[in-house]
Amino acid sequence: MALDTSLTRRERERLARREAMLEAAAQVFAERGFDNATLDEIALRAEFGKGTLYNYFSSKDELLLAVIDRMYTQFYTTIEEGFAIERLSSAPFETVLRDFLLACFTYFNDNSHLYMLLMRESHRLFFSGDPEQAAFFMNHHKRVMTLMGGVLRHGIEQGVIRDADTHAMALLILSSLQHFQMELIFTDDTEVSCAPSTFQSPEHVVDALLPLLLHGTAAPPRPSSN
Amino acid sequence: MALDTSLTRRERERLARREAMLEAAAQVFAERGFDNATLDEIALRAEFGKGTLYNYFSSKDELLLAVIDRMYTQFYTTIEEGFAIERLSSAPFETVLRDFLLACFTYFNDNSHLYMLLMRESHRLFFSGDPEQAAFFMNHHKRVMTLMGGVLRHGIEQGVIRDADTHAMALLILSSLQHFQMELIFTDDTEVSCAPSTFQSPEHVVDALLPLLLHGTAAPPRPSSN
DNA sequence: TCACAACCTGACTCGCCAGTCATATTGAGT
DNA sequence: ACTCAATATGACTGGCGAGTCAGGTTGTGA
Repeated sequence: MALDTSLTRRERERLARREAMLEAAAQVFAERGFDNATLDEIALRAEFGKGTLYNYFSSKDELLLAVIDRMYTQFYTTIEEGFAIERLSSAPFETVLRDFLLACFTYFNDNSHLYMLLMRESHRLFFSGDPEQAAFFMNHHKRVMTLMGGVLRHGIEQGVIRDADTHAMALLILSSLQHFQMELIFTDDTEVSCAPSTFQSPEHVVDALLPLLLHGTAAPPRPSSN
Repeated sequence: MALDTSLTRRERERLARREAMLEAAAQVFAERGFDNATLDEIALRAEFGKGTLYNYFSSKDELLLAVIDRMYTQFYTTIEEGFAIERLSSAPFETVLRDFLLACFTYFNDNSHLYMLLMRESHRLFFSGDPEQAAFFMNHHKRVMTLMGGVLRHGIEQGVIRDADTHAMALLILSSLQHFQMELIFTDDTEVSCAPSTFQSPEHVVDALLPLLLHGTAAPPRPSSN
C-alpha cells in the first residue's frame, strides 16, 4: 500500500483507523448480514466507540458500500497480479483461461465469507430500486465484463475462440463462475449439498467447468481428434 | 386448481383468503424487499386487519417462505405444462432444450417482480446460516437440477449430449439461465444496462445462449458441417 | 503550564414495527 | 330470537438499534 510519502502521521493514522473499521465491519456484515449487523458490534470489534464510526462514515449504508468497494478492489488486485494480460500473447489460450478461472475460484474459496457477503448484499442492493446503488454494482459488473471481454478478444484474434457475441460469452463464463463457486463453498464446508465429489477443490471445479465452456455440452461429431 | 370436491365452503373460503394474503405479500415483498416490507401494508393491501394475518401465518418469516414456495410451485406447473417430458422421445433434442429455456425465460420475464424477489431473498436466506432455511432452498434447487438432469440424460441416451458429468452440465445451464434472465429484465425495463440489443426478448436471449451451451465458446475445427 | 483543536465516547433519544390480545363481528344451528 | 364458536380487528407494547451530542481525552504549540 501507499506509505509515508506525502502523508502526515495524522493522516496515516486516520487511514489505519478507517481500515480497521472496514475490516471489523466486513467481519460482522459477513457473519450476521447487513440488516442483523449492529453498529455497536462493529464498533466493539474495531475497538472504538460507536460515535467514532460516524467520524469516518456518515451512515450504516455508506459503511457497507465502502466494505464492498474494498472487497472488489482487493479482488481486482489479486486477479490482475496473478493474471498478467501480457501472457495472452505467449501462452496457449486455454492455459490462460484456466489460470484466470483458477485464480477467481481460489480467491473466493480463500475468502468465502466475503463471497457470501457479496452474494447476499449485492442482490439485495441491486434490486433495491435505488438507481444509485444499482449503478454502483453495474459499474463493478462492467469492469469484470470488460476484463473478461479483453481475454476473449485475444482468443478470437488467435482463432481459438469463436468469433461471436463476446458479451454473451463473457456473461456465460461469469455466471458459471458464480454458481460453481457456490457449490465449491458449500461442498467443502461439509454443509447441506447435492454436489458430487468433483467439487472439492478449485482445481476440480475448473477441470469440470473448462471443457464445458470451451466445447459445450453437445456430443462431439467424432470421438477422437484431440 | 382443486375445486369444491371434498372441501366445505368454510374450507374453500379459508383457502381463498390465504391466497389473497399470499398475493398481497408477494407484491409488497417484491416492491420493498423483506426487511422493509411491513405487515401493516400487507394486511392493508389484502384488505384484512393485521391480526388476521396471524390466523393464517405464525410469523413474517413463515409468510415469506409461503410466498416463495407458492412461486416455485407456479413455476414448476408452468414449466411442466409447457414442456412435456414425453416429447423428449419424439422431438429433436435441440428443439426440446430450446423450448425448455424459452419457457423459463418467458415465465420469469412475465413475472419479473417475482424473479427479483426470489433473487434477493433466496440469497439472503440461503446465506443466513440457518440450516433449515438453507435446506428449504437446497430442496428447490435439487428439484430443478433433477428436472434438468433428466432432460440431459435423455440427450445422452440419444447420443446428442456428451456422456459427462450431468451435474456440472445442469449447473452450467441453470447458472446461465439466471444471469441471462437478469440481463433480459434490466434491458427491457430500460434501466441501467450494458447489454447489447441481442437481449431484447426471450427469443433473442435463447438464440444467443443455446449455441454457446451446446457447442461452447471455442472456435469450431472446421467452418461448415451443420 | 495553559489554551485550543482534533478527536473519541457511550448513554440517550426517537421512530419503527413484529407480534399480542381484549373486544367486536359474523353466521350456523336451534 | 338467542347462543356459541369461529373469526376478524387494530390499538397497544416491548424491544431494538441507527443516529446524536454533551462532555471527556489527547496531544501540540506557545
